[in-house]
Amino acid sequence: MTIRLYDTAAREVRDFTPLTPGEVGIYLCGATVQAPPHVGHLRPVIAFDVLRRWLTRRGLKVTLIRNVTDIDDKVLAKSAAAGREWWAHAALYERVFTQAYDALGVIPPTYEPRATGSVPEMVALMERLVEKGHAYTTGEGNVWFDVHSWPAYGELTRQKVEDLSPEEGAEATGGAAADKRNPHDFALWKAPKPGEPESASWDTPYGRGRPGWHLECSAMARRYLGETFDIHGGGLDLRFPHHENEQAQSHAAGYGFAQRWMHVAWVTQAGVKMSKSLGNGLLVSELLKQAPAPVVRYALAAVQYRSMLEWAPDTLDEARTTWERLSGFVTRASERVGGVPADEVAKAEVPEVFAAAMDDDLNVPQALAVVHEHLRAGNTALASGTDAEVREELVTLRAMLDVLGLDPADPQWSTSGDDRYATALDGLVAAELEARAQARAAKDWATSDAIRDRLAAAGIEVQDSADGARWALS
RNA sequence: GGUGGGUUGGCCGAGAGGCGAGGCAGCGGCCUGCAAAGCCGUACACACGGGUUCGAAUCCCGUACCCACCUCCA
Repeated sequence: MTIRLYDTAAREVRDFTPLTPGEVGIYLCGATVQAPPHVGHLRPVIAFDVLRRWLTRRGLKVTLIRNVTDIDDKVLAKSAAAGREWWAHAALYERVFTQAYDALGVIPPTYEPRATGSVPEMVALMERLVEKGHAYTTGEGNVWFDVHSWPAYGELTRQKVEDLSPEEGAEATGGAAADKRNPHDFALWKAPKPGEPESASWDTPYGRGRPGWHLECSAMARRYLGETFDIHGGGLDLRFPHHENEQAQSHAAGYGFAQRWMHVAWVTQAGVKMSKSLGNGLLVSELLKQAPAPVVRYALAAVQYRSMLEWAPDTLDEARTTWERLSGFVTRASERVGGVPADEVAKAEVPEVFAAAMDDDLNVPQALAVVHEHLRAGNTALASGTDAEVREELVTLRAMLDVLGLDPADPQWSTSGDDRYATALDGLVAAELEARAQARAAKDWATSDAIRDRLAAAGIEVQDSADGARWALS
């Protein structure tokens, strides 16, 4: 049972062997907190959450570091436009992202460092690169990584510096980019631009300024995971230039850095990448109004992470149907055989085919086929099996779903806080169902159906069964 | 121009030389007073053109179309 994972650098699936037996260090590029998240932002986070859960179940101790980029050009620009301090802007959206992650059942990272919390580490790394001749400054306060000083530059994504698009946007780094030696040199440190707040720059041996985007990840990965660590990941679009640059500067500084790169594909609509600039980004806040959180999570988790995930018109409805089947079984089975303690679920064996699918580069779709088999078996057991059979399917199913972060019985999904409402509602509905049961016993179908219609109108669905009726919100 | 990915049934989505993943929707049935839920069964596929092979959706050659990165992007 070897875990096999795709490696972007090698462009193939390879056996995964942790550097330290029994332990895995993962660095995941988190969000630039400048605006609220759309579904696309969630995909890598959920994919890595599943990875983490699977590695954990395989007995590995996972350290997951996911950073927050709380200072960069966009944070400064957007905060200025919004009329608030950049740090207030960053903190605001950091909270929004965190709420979205929490809502979707993402296990919080082991640690979540902010870029601004690692400035000394970044400066130290920068100095090291300057000393080794891989970075330079021209006195204007910008510090550049010298791409030509590092022959391996481009190895992660097989780019050759001379092949990169020639008329690239030197302007992206501002007019001051004139002090670059080569148009593809990238910023380690940026001099403050006119009008930028004093609080957005730090003193360094090269003058005041603020971090370039790539430097923070190299510095924080080293700080929390060490010079060499197991897995580095993020969205596909980060491969180049971000990850390429991270690797170049870390290697050039003499660090082993990531042993493996994993990249998560887009969420698309009509085949086109969802992105803010195209205006086709579906905000998480909107989706959570359309469907319960686990339904959204199911929709995002159900596709293998390296495949584009097409967000079709009925994606959410389909996910909802499946989720209701799953949670419906778990509810009915638990009513019959009693709840299963969480730690029993955590320790339960997962079917071998399921494990094989997960070991094979997290083939969730294939794993879900096994889930569906057991769902059917569970429902059949519920109809005509023994309690022991029902319980076995219940445990197995919950264990598999737990790997995906989709265990319906996880208290995580119980609608927030106050269950006095639920209790009160249950009492009222129970009275209605009792009245309906009496009408049915008297074969008074008109009354019986009227009660059912009344409940339906209130958003309550009645399900009859041999041992009485149950209800659920529709 | 450079680099990478894709094209599977109405829709989503695995697979990867022979035994037709799975889901949703559809259709037929069982159950039900009727529904719902659940169960059983079932039609519909591998962009196109060549080739290799006893056999190709899977390998090779070619063509078309789509997407992405090379500037900020999950």
